[in-house]
Amino acid sequence: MQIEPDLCRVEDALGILVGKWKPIILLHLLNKGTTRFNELKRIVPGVTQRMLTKQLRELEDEDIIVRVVYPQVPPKVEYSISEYGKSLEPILMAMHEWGAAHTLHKMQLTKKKD
Amino acid sequence: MQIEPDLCRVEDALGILVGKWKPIILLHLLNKGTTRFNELKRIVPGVTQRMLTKQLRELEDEDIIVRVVYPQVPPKVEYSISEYGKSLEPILMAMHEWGAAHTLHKMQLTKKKD
DNA sequence: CCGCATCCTACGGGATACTG
DNA sequence: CAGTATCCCGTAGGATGCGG
Repeated sequence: MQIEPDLCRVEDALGILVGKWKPIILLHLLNKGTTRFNELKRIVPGVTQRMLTKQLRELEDEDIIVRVVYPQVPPKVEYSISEYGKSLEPILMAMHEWGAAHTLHKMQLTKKKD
Repeated sequence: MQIEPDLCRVEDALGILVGKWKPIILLHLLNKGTTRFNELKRIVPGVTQRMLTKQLRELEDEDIIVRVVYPQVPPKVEYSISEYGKSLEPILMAMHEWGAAHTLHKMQLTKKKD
């Protein structure tokens, strides 16, 4: 296994996932499917409209999510995971499992600092 | 599956992996085992001493890598993956596989922008 | 050989207000 | 409802130099 090509690939995936609200957005879209903007805003805890829009745009630019605008008043915009985006699920799951398995270890670490 | 607890866990893993040089450092230590500071510096392309030290310290603080100092002149410091750190391998591998599988997709995206 | 101290910059993230 | 437009701040990352 060569190092440098691997680095690039790992960083590509990382680059897409990194962003304060991206994991929760993706997790929600993966679990619950198509979601409207305001519903996402309610679900993502404490996010501002500006930030939510920004994160969604970035994911859309990467072709991870799909944005559908219904030309009506009041506006309606729906977001969903793209086929491409679905391929990220194993990574998200690997992280989820890791986090679940190591919650204990983390608690032990914080304990040391007392 | 609940959303919010999952978020935390995903972000914990993400938090550890994020850092400009962390993936390549971890990949190297996972593949090649124990490595001296200067060797890492040669291997990680374009990293400065300050940044390499910083990233290594952060990984050490998270208990992902182990730092061994040999009290001699000139100094010798060796870094290796901890047992805990090894548990990150599935995540790194998931990202690697994803990146490898989607190199094509990425090339098609850049093509669109022409 | 390994690392710290200092100083600097760019950018991710945020608060707030306005609009089709 | 679903966004932009401004202004602001902290911190990750970097350049450079000294020191045990």
